[in-house]
Amino acid sequence: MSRKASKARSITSRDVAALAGVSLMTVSRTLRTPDLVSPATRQRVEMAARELNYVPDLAAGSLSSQRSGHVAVLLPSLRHAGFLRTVDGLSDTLREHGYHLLIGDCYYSVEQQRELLRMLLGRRPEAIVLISGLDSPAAQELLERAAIPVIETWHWPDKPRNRVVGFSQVEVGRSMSESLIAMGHTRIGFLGALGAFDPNGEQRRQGHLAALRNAGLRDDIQSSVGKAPMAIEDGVKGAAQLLDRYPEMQALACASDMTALGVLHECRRRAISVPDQLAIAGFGDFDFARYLQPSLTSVRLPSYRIGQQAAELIIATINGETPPPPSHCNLGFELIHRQSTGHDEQFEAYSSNAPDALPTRGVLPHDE
Amino acid sequence: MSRKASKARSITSRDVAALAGVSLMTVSRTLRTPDLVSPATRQRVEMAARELNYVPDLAAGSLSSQRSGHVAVLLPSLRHAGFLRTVDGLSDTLREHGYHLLIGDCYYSVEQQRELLRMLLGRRPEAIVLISGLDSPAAQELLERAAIPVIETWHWPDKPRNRVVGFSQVEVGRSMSESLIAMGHTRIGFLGALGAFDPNGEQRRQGHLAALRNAGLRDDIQSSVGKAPMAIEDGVKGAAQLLDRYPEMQALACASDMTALGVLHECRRRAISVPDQLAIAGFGDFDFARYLQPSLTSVRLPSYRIGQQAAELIIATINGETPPPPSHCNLGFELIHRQSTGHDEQFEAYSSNAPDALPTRGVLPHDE
DNA sequence: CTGAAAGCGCTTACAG
DNA sequence: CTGAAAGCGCTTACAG
Repeated sequence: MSRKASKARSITSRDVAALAGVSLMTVSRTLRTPDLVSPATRQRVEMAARELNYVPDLAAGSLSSQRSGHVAVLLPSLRHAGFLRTVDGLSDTLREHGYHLLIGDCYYSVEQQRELLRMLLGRRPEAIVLISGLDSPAAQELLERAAIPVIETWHWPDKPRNRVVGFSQVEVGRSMSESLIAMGHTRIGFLGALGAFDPNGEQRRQGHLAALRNAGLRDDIQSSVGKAPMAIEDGVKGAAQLLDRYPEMQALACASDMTALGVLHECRRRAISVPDQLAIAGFGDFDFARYLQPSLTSVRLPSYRIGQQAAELIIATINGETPPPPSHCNLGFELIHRQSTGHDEQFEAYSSNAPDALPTRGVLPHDE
Repeated sequence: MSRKASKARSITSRDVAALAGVSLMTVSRTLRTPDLVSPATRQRVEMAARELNYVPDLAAGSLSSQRSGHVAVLLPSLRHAGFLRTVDGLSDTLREHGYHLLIGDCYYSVEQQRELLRMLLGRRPEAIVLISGLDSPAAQELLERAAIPVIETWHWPDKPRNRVVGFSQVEVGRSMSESLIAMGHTRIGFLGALGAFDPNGEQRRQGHLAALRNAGLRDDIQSSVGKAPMAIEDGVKGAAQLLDRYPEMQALACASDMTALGVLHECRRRAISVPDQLAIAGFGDFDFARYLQPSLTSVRLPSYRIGQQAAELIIATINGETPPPPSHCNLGFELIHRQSTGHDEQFEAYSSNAPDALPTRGVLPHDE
């Protein structure tokens, strides 16, 4: 039974077949496996397709072949330079292999995450990448039923349920604070959102606290402001609170470069000299970090590499390659010391150990 | 003929129907138009669906209904805070109406744009949003054949071929430079990438030149560096060139806040005082602009609103609403004067006229 | 090297 | 309120 053509019907393979004077499946074959078609036929089909500006319906193709040709990524926020770089890495690498990336931005919301996951699963992705893990059991269950490869990134779980390509947020927090301790600071604060307001930041805070306790230092200098993604204004507010309450504070580890910028601003307003009176460290090594005054000490992350490597792992898994690459890959991170912690112009880099980093790429190359 | 089940087959509506003891289309009906199903049946189907964690195959649904349920956006780069906000606006608004957004990141490449467009068209979007227009005739032709609504954004073409929701880049350039002229500057430069290296920036440069010529001022102080998206380092390099070559320069309009930050950095390095020796203006009003030292004069754009309004226009068009909302909508922009042009702490806002802005939302609200 | 048939998982009229 | 049939635009074996 024929449907009402509600609008200009698009060109189908049938139209191309008619124009080229061949059957429907010869068109399909020409487009997918041109080598199995005689040169003459191929040329006629290709001309017809070009003539009609034929664009195959990918949904129909997926349905028929039972291969959607795409991979989904679920992330807390697109407004986060680091996550965006991971998306770039994924997208670039997947494209090389003929896959497309579906992007699901959860806006840091657990409900959004579950709903988005359902939606993405409705498109039958062949694999899914999680930036920072899954927060709800319902989402976890959905994923298990989907029975597709899952790659977790941007963290380093103790007991991973899926493949992981990431780094340890706890280690980042610990390393940075250990390094502040090594500079001789004893009264070190942390500024960030607590717990569920910034799950990754919370882990860094735990690492920070561990470092302090390990060194026998006080660990009460904390301010909880805002929620991820952290804004500059959160840094301004948090700094005001901390400076009022703990005037003895010597150094401050911030949950992100954004908050750190807010802290710098508040220090300037109060005429507190950085780093002399207060040393400041951020996280993420944003573009602007080294151009601030003073330039900002931060943590550089393998954001692009994470995406790239996750994509490679996916491709290898889909292709059933044996032996598959290691399923758990710790790419590490780098501490970049700059003026805000007293390292004038001279960059001192400290790298965490990244045992699984692919040797061919060298250890912790700059992520650009 | 049955296919080999290559992997764990996913749950289909047939499985749900079997479990609920109803026919296939009753499942479909329950999910789509629950009101047309008896409460008892509905409940059984819903339970069965939940029990099996049924996630409908959206590709199959689209194919069958001939409505993909998504809208595509083609943009020059996701690494651009403003474009990202437009994506947010689109995504939020479309989601409210049950549509999903397909994101196509062209990486500022014409070839990528054409290829991406083909790919996106293969998913049969019901409308397409262009951030900054289409660069190749081939792409334009593809789009015309697709016969779907097209909305152009982030610019203001003289002779629009499609609907437009945007603002005039030329006017931005003109306004900023007119405002620098009004401050008494006579030797004003422009720093940005030329021509195709940054099509939008090029338009602002044209506006800048028009303002200078209009005032009878010299227009030779220019530096062409980098390509979009502009990096801080481009600003550093461009500033070095300009300062060497035109030591008499009094003010500099930059293609973006990123370049402006680079210029600030170079000025600091050379001990050139801003704004006393050189006034600096950026573009985009990035988060960090007001927190720099000196705070940066910039141009605030209705980025989120553009996305929101484009989405509303799309929904109205798809629903065939009459009268449709105006198809050409100029949302204007705001100049934000800060310390880098000598407006200490006091914000002076100059708005372009935005005749088509929806009155209900007030004129040029802050884009947050 | 090419084509007729069956099918992917849904939805849309149309009957009942 | 519910179901049998046809079809969306492709691809996949299988014949020839």
